[in-house]
Amino acid sequence: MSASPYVTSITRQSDDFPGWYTDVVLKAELADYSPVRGCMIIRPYGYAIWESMRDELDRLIKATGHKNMYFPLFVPRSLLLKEAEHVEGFDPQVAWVTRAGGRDLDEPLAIRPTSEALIAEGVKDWIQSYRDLPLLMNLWNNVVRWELRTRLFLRTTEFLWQEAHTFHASEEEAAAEVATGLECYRVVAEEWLAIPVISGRKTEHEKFPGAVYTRAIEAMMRDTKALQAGTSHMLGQNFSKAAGIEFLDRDNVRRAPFGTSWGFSTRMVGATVMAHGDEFGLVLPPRVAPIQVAVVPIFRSEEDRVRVAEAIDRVLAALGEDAAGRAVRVEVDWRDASPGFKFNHWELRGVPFRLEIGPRDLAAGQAVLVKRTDRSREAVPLEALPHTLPGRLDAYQRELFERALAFRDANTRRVDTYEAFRTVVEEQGGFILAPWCGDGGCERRVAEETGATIRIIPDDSPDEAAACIVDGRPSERRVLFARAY
RNA sequence: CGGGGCGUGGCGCAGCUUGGUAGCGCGCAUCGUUCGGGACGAUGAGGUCGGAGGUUCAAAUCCUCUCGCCCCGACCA
Repeated sequence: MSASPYVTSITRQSDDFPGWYTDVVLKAELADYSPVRGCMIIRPYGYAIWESMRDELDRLIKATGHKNMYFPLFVPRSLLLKEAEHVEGFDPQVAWVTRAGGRDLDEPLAIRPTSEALIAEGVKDWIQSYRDLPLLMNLWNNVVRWELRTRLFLRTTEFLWQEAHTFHASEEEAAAEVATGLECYRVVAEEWLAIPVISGRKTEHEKFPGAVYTRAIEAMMRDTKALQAGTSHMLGQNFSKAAGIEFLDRDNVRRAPFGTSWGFSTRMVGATVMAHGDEFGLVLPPRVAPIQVAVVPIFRSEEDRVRVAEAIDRVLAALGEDAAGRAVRVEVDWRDASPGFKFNHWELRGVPFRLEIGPRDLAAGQAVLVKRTDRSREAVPLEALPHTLPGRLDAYQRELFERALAFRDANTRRVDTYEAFRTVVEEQGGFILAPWCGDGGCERRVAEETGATIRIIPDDSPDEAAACIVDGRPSERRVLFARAY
């Protein structure tokens, strides 16, 4: 396949997954490289996918009582230094502004890698009483983290995301909030991106710097590697105390509020590509697909062109809204190119359905509907299209999720010895559920020797007494190991 | 930071060993013929060969320095 004559040919997914990913992102026009190392230009098609998931997540966040607001891009050095573990964790990744206005600044300004420090300082005066709590804020912005190795969408120096920040009077309430955030992410991942996720807790080593604990959702890509798809942090009183935030509680005692923060980024565009894509390119879940149906008119004569156009117009008019009031996103491809070219064009871009309408179809009062995933073709009467398409899109959405779930299950294995563990990691990959004693040394040894890390301690992992695969000490439950992005 | 590779129209490359004033495919533009799985022909636009310095009558090509990118390693929430 390396000698394919077409410019839009892509690396085979089965030969070289990372090469395939880069090809798809570039050639499906999701994004492009930028003049700045490690940064990317998000193109309209890629941005539209981001907007779909962003809009849904924004609805969920607002529905759970949070309000959007904005904090500045710059964090004064002194603020970033206040929470010791936080600054230590982020230090190598922070970009600094040291000069502005033609002279060196008295105090360097960090370009936010995340906003916890700035927010804790900013809300200090807003929280005086337990009546001011909970304080539920959400920010849509960009952050910068200086990365050594970058990948389009998956790990870029600058990325777009949402960061929620909340403050609560009790630890219990904050813990519930951590769960609320994670649930928003699960809904977007599973119901919109059709990516099944496993929720759980990060190990001490993998948690957010400055957090008491971190919860996350973890997904499997089509190369069986893991990708962290969203994190939610219990900050406890760490940032509150560092910033000196206190409120007067019901019992007239001054207390530091409990904080949480949670984030979801443009990385999920990359996750969607890697969770569903195939040898022909992107496969998009209908709910976030910028175009759900690509119409390819087929004609030779001008007379046919007019007749096809009229038929398409009638279908489009009827498709505007179905009985449930849902519009179907349709693009009619009138470009002066051959039908075959257009077929490949829209398949590369992952459009769920293609609709071919030509003279033969008009004679039969039908159109040919082709499904992206298996390229199956079906003749559908023109008058049936408006009411059949929404249901087919819903079914397609469910099929993608079921397919991804089956793939994940087929690549998840239970292992009880280190020998078996190493064999599975090397020869099969995927998710591995294995006993772990909870010791950081064992965790580190596995990472160094196999490249697999503890992705998560799953919430639904049942109590199960066993021996840690590394040192044989008692393990209470299985944890999820995998090689990860 | 260590090892290796690469910078030539938008993209992918040849040319460099053996200096002689830049070429191919795709893409792009116009016109015509085409159109149910990546059409074809004709014409045309587009490049100070990553940058600086040097050798030479003459440098994409040889020499020196420099910048950038990719891969491997190291480092990583």
